[in-house]
Amino acid sequence: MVSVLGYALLGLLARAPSTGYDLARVLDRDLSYFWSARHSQIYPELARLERGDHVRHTVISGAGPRPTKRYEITQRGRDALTTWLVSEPEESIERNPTMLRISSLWLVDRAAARELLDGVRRRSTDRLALYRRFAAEFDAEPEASDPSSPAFATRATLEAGIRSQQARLTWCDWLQERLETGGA
Amino acid sequence: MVSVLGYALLGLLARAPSTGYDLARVLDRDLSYFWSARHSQIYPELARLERGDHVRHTVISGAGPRPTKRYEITQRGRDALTTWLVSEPEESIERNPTMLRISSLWLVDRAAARELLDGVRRRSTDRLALYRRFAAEFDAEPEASDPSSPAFATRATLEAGIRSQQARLTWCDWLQERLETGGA
DNA sequence: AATGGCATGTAATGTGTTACATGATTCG
DNA sequence: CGAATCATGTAACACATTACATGCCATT
Repeated sequence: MVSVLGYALLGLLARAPSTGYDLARVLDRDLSYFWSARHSQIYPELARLERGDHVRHTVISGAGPRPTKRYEITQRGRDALTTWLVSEPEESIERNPTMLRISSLWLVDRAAARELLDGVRRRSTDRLALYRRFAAEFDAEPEASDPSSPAFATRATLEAGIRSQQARLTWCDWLQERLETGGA
Repeated sequence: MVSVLGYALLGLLARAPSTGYDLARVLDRDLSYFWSARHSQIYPELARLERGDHVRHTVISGAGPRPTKRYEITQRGRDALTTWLVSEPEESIERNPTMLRISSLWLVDRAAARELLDGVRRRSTDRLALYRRFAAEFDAEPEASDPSSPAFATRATLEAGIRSQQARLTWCDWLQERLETGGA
């Protein structure tokens, strides 16, 4: 049995063999927009995956007091990953602290509500700009339009991020309008 | 120190006094679209909130082997909640298994990709319909347009859900198009 | 009288974060 | 030679889910 984190690691290893350190870097930077993990979680998970014959490692030369391990995905790992891709989705447990705040918006006065909303808008604007910069980089490269290229998949997740932030921004406008004109 | 779950409970108790059982029901049904918790997490959290003087309980008559407790928010709890509302947001750790799958979409053939995408679209469509039904109910009631009413805040979170699902659906179309016309 | 919902709690386990620990290599 | 980065691991703690445990009350 492979955990969701396990599939995240397999997905990255399907793109390129990596050290645990590499994976931690990617999961804490690039991929962090829809999944994240610290190295303290990654190293044990790699060991588990190796016990299940989903990955294997070879020791390479490198820094550090311990041997540096280069992990690669096995055929069994690749099979497990592609099976999972089209399997029934785990019901995603949404945990959205922003919406949790909004659900108590009725408690505060108009000024505080506007302040909260401005914060949401600001962060959404920044995030959107970031995604757009990334997307522009991908669009400059031809692989991004080849469905069998990793760049294609990354570009697709970026597009989802862009559209999601755009939707949130128009929602901010909608709510602002309703706050200003609202009764009482 | 109050946890995010603590604020979720305070937010519900600010709307109406409830038993832990009530809160569990709401958190597992209505509120589950942006937060969730089981009763095994809620009962200890209520005890913690009571130790911090954020809620208090009175024993009421009811079913069960143990005394039934009706919790209500205290002034201190209300203050903590409204302070949190406009405080710096915790950087939300996104965990989106769907996008994680999409990021490995390049591994599978066009048929499997289409299948995955159809699943995403189907679930999004269902969710959108559900949100719209809820929203229509709120729109029939006048309190939903009063910013100081709980219904206003709930209606706002519903709108965010609606727009987010709409954005995901147009993203599905975008990706489908790209998959069909894509190179290689 | 049986079933289902109300109602509260604990235990065990799984998942994720923070902190502790170590030291080699590379670049300035 | 000093600082930053590479690199791997464990320990302690926090947060969350599943399973265990109990038994009253209302409806059929």
